[in-house]
Amino acid sequence: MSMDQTKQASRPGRVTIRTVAADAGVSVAAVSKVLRNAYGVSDGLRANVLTSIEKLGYRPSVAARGMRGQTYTIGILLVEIANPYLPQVIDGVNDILGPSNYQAMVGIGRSNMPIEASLIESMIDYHMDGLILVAPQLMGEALAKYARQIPIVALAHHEPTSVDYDTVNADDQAGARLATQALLDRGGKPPVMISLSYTSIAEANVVRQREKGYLAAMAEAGLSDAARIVYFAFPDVGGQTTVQDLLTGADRPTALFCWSDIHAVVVINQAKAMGLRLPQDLAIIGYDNSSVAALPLIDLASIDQAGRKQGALAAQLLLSRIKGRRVPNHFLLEPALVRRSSV
Amino acid sequence: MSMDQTKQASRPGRVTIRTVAADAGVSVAAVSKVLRNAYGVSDGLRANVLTSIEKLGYRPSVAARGMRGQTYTIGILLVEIANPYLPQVIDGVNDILGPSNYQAMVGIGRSNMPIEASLIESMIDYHMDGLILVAPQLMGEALAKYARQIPIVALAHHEPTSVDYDTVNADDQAGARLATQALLDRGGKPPVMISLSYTSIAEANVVRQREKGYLAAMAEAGLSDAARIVYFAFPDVGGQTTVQDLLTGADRPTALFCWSDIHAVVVINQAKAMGLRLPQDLAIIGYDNSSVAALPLIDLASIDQAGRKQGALAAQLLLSRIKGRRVPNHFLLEPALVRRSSV
DNA sequence: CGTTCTATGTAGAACATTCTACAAATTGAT
DNA sequence: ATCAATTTGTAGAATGTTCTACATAGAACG
Repeated sequence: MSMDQTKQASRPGRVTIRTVAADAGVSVAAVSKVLRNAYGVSDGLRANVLTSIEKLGYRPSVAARGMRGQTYTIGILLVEIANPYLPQVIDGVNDILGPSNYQAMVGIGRSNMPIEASLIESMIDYHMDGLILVAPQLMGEALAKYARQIPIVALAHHEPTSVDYDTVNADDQAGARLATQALLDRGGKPPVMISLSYTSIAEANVVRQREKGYLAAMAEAGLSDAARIVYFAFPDVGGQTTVQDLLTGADRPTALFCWSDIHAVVVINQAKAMGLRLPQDLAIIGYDNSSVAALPLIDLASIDQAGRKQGALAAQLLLSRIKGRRVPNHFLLEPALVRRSSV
Repeated sequence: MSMDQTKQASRPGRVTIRTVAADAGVSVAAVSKVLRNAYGVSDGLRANVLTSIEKLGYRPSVAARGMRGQTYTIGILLVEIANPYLPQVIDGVNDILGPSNYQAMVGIGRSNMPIEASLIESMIDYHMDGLILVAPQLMGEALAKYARQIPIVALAHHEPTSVDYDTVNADDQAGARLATQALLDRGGKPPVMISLSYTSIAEANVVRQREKGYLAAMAEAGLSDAARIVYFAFPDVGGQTTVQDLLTGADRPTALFCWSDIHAVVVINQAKAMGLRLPQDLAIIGYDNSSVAALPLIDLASIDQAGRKQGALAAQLLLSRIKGRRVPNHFLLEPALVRRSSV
């Protein structure tokens, strides 16, 4: 048992794997094995090393780990941060990561493709073990290129044929259909959809999928010609004007399907401010079943897409991919309509 | 110019600083100098190296960088993710970080002190260059201990006497005073405060500071005995019951000051559902001046605390601390009351 | 022309881990 | 006992940067 490796850590403050090895009277390699739960460690040695680690308050350097092995960190990329659906997803991911020895770091894309790409590259440069991308704007080959460098699971992103990364989604077309049909069943004028104005027209986008679902439901009802989609951005005060115009027109609709609860709340406000009664004068269904929808005065019917479950599923898929799985997995969960007084 | 250093990167895929050096026909050290804008590089060499970097699509490994020098990454720790005030702060931070060559990574504390501590430790293990902690639960010596290992700026955290880290705050006591006085000026029964139920009773906590401001304003008006604070959690459906009880009681208040707009929205909903008119029957002032407050039907008066400005300021302070500043800096911004129809 | 400066570039140690290859010790089988 | 197999531990290369110390070549100066 030669101890010559003990060449005193340079900065007196920092406790490294060397300090631990010296303290425990074993080799650096032995400590590393204990840390990684690797094969070939006796119970005595393990206990020994763990005692020293505890005593010295040693914490392995993620940076150094990243250079050779794993970092035990996964990156979560969010399109933006304001949507109330996202906390649910994060909670789901943490449900799975908590018991594991993995940590999550979050990057915020700010709905901007270059920023998004740069964040993904940063996460790769960090040697993170894998990424969960939530509603990314990147897609197709651009995404596949990254996925060949690092395990990726895309959430709220419809590309069920991708071979290099997994996807987890609620069936947004089905959700939109559900909402549209519920509105059609009430009778009255044909429902109008309120959607998000966006730059990308990608099929993979959840908003686009919801529009498809709406159009499909309208077509099935023989109302293709009456289908109408109105767009505005979020957050955007101008949106209120758009809504006002829509509700003041002669052909004022009696039913609205909103791509998201956040838009629906704006609409409800505008409608009530104009003295319209819900649901008699105007029926509304939102999307995400977020906490605002449940508020008594809002009491907004909404499509529940189990964000937390999606997050958990994505985390599980990512971990299995990190463990070596190569075959792609694509999940499509069934959304459900939560009925409330707005419909 | 010996080229013996060119020992072919092991994995054919990865482009390292070696690959670049070989391609440009210079030493590894030279490339490193160019990357860091270090002294002693001719224009010719710089151009040469930059061309190769561009051509090969080289990106430095943050992990490797972290082992010796800087990572050019700062960590942002958020208490939780649901509060609409947080996106503002993030935007502010990014306003400053964008033009610099720094990246931000976010950790989400989930209002849980052990998770928070573990995230901070992770960020240190990552060799991040500095941290911005938003409304952390940790404080005092526990925080100072970390601050001696890594530059820290605490935001929405009142410890103006700390010497190891900077703080940036809006003056929450002043904000609460402003709100309380505005409610007192209206006459009617003495205003009640709606606050957040929390585990920590720390003075540093912004909510606690707002309570202090409320109590101070009441005392100044000679109404100390009438001061009353009602608590509920977020997100919490039970909160609605609490509010209902408050508004049904015989001593139903006519004015409410809410620690946050998110609580205020719950209260407004309950009040309107009960048929109360705002502001005739009940005046309400919230906090944060978030986007919901501006919605026509809500139209909630609120205390604006310039979250974006706070974020930007915190980022500037952190960068200067990273550059070597040691003397602590403590900023206290003035909040302002935004009047709307709810008051 | 020598000498000193300055500008430019290079070699190679250092950083804190992982992990392969191997040595030593122990166990098991005959 | 002897040999093979297994278990336990170690040495040291490898990872991709930064950065100190140094080498070299001109320029400036007397």
